[in-house]
Amino acid sequence: MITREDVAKLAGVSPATVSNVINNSKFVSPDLIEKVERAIKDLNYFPNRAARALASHRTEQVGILVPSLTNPYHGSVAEGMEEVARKNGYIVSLITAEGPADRYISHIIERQMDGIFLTDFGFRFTKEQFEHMRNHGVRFVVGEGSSYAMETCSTIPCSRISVNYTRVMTELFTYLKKLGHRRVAFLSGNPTEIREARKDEYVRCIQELGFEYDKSLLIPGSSPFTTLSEDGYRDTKKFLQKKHKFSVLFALNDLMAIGAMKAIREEGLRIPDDISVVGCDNLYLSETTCPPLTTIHIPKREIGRLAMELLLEIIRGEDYRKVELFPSLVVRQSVIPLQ
Amino acid sequence: MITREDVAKLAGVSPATVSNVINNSKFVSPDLIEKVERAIKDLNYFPNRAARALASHRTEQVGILVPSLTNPYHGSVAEGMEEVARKNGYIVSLITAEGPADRYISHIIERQMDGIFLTDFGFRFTKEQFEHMRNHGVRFVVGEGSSYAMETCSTIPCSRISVNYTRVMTELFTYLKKLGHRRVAFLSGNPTEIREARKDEYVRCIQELGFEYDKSLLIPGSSPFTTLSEDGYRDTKKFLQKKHKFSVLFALNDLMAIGAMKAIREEGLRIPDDISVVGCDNLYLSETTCPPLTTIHIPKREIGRLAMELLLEIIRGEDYRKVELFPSLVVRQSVIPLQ
DNA sequence: GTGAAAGCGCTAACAA
DNA sequence: TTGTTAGCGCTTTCAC
Repeated sequence: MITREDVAKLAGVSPATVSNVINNSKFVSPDLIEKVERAIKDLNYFPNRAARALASHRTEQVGILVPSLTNPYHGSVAEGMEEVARKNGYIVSLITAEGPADRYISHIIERQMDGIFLTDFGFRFTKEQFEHMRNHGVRFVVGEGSSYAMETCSTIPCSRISVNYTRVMTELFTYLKKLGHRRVAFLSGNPTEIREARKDEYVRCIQELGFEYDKSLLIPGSSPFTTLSEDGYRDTKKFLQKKHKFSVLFALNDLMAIGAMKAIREEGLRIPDDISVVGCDNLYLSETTCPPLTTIHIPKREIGRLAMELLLEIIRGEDYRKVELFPSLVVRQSVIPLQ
Repeated sequence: MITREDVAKLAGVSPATVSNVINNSKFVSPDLIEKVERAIKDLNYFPNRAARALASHRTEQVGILVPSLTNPYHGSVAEGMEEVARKNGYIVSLITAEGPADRYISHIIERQMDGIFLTDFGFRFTKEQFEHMRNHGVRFVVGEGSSYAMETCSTIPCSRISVNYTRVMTELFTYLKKLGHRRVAFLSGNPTEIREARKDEYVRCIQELGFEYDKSLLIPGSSPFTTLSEDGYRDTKKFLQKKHKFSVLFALNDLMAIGAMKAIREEGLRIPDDISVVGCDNLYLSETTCPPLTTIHIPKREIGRLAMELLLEIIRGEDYRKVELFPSLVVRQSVIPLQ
């Protein structure tokens, strides 16, 4: 293994100078820089991150905590994060939320991660667990649904990316109302933060904009609690058998909407003639459903990029801050006027 | 920060004994073990991985190299890997293949990753790049399409997970033939290994099983080269305008099949009445398309798990080996007899 | 069985 | 501006 020492020897300088060149942490004269860089290239030298981490207490490694990568939503977020991380010499490690939280918390602490991005996750940690990680130097950025996430632990500093649904949901429901719809069912999936944020807005719109408020139209999730197309299918199937009256199905996300569409068709109903369907996320897949899905666009990759940028900021010691995003409505063909 | 020293002091033993207990690398008397474990708990001690990595030259960190996480195929693979990694104290870091290969190679080397899993990736590295990583202690497991991947660098030791399509493709084409089909188009996507493996089998089946061999039915990919639903849509759209005669469209993967279905419908053709469609991967989404997609099942999560297990084996110094998987045909409703 | 001590390759404070 | 040096927290060899 080639070390800094080897480089120093070849360049005829001290190891410290090599460090200074690599990190440009101090002024080094141009010709020494040149010599050192020459030597680095000639020897094909790569600094050892473990050693650097040990000495500096920064690992330049962050984590992304996701419920599942099977949903392309999180895949896009992860990609965005990785893009910015890579450009800044950071690496992002994957932590999926299976099993008890303490398991991955110890992972995060042992690896001395500089920070983590929690997407749709806050509920799962207690205040003590947050404090624990924080005491070990872990910084937090909390994603969509964060307003709920940190409620119980508002003393934990974190940067937040929140998605404000108020505007877009008002737009959606105004649109539905204009088309004559009054009874909108909500396919709610599992109890996570994102669900809560979207559900609250659904309830608000129903009540404020003159829809019929009927609790039986709020379709609960069922175990195992995930939010994939199979869940949308299963929950909708069960719901349809109860013969509730409704003309629009608003799904927690596109994946569930896709599953719901299958269930609706299987019951002999037509989309959108009998039931209009609306999703949320705007996965590229939602363009290709049949009919193409009317949905709410969430800038997924941007959320990932932004998360990493916020992480870099707070790691550098800058202030925590909150960024609010406003999604937009994407009108396709899965909604038509009430027949 | 709590260190091994603190634990040693509290337990009344030497730091070395603490190490021996943690790694059970040597025999330690039961009562000392007990004392040490007590102290670890009381102090809430977490061993520092960076220090351990520096001293032991093992980071217990592996990478997964993926073209994109937007395809749930790779998401599932990554999840499977992470599952096994977590259980073994390993962590998996994300490396997406954007930009020049040297960029992420230096990442891999600096981080001293113990190994990496390459999915659909071999083409992108030169023999020199492989050697380079190998010299730095990086081990390789190569995924689907590997038979092509390592062709140019057969001297690089690696474990392989290969998917043998011969049996299932014969089954598929026999099925298609029985239904009266003779002209099958192949939506091939971008030139990666997986594409080559699947394409070769397509060509073999066409020629051996009595289909009409017409090169114009081999639909090439177009730039930018990805294999998502939008690519399937775009390439199929273009293809349909040429008015070639065919009755079945076989897509490189389910995502492209979904995009193709949209293009087909937009041209006023019905699925499966006018055109039958077959996918590959068996994403959960393929159940919910309209009509449900006939496809080839690839055990994605298992591939991820297996990859991590192979990685652990070779990191432990065990022999490299090759595992072959045999996918199965999933018959749904997107294929019907030739009308 | 247990412990002492010499690194692992780097950062960062301080000297020169 | 450059170099010296003392750790960072652990593994591992070798005495005891």
